Amino acid sequence: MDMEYSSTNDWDLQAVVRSCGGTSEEAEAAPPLRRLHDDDARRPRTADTCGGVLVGAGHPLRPALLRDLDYLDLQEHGRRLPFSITPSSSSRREADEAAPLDHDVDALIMSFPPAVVSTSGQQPRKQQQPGRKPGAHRTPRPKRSKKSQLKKVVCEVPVADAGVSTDLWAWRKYGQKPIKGSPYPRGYYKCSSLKACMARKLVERSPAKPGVLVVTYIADHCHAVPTMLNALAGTTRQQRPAAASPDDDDDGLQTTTPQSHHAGGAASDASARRVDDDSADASLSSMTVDDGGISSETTPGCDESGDAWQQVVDMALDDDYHLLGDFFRPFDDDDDFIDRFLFDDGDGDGVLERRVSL
DNA sequence: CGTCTTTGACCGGCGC
DNA sequence: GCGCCGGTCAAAGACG
Repeated sequence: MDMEYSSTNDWDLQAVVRSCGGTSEEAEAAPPLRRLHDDDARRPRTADTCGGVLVGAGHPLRPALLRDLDYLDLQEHGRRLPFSITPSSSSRREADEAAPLDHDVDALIMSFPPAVVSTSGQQPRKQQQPGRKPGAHRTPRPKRSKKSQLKKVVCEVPVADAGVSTDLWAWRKYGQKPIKGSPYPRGYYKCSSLKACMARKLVERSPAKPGVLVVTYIADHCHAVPTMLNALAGTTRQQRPAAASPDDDDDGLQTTTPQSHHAGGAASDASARRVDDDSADASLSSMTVDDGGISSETTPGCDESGDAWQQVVDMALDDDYHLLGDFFRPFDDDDDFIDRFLFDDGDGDGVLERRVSL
């Protein structure tokens, strides 16, 4: 086996895939909120955060809460948003090089504080002979042309956070490829909660920033955040560690396991624990939203649901997470703005009921 | 038993 | 048209 590839395989993508928030199709499910000033989106943005690092935040801003950013008038309130914003880019690599300029707005970079590193043990990888047999039948795939039009969200995650940073979604790795020009392979993940869900996740190390992982979300989830047992069955097992290698630890990536996680909640079953782990931390260093000016798609066959948001909100309101509180804190003096975050489904109890629309 | 990761093969887009 | 490359498939085996 190729030595370079072998060594790069050692870094734990599994630990990474739970580190960033995904995008959501629920934007279409909920009533869109009005944009305050359409022309505001054209204003130059100010980078009043500290060089891409979240200012004064004790808790991460869960990416899931940042869905539907299209609805948020970022320019109007940009000075108060707890994340920095960078110009749009059509690709991840461009995003890496992007600088805060007065470009049109279709990309966001949000920053979060670092997280605790998981320190689970690793086992020697067993020998195996995977791979498809020669001549195996392949079912025709849909044309790829559509994929270039899917919404992309690019996140930059500190490597050290990869072990515990999580999002609400369950991901399954379906491939890994060495990328030309990069010493690190790219891992390919798809949403494992629902087969019809087209959400994808690409995870790779940034060649320019060795300490940063680049997580690219493609397409949106078309279902609720998985919380039921079936949806997460088998997802809590420890990833099979790579063969012993000196590189195992140099990037800080660790296998994420229920046992190795910090206390994430009172859930007793493995699946619930997984969700709690996912919700316990989110430590993106940055996130870039790039839909290329094309609105996100709704995956056929997927039902829409607000339950995901309910769960997000429930967790956010939980004292263990304080996510929503921190998320809203910068806007406390702006009741009108807060109103735009609160969605009333008709109960009139004044509580954020289904989702947060930005 | 269901779902996971691993990883070589296969496929299609794109540049030349 | 050809080759490169990225993205996906799917078999095999591991895990809980």
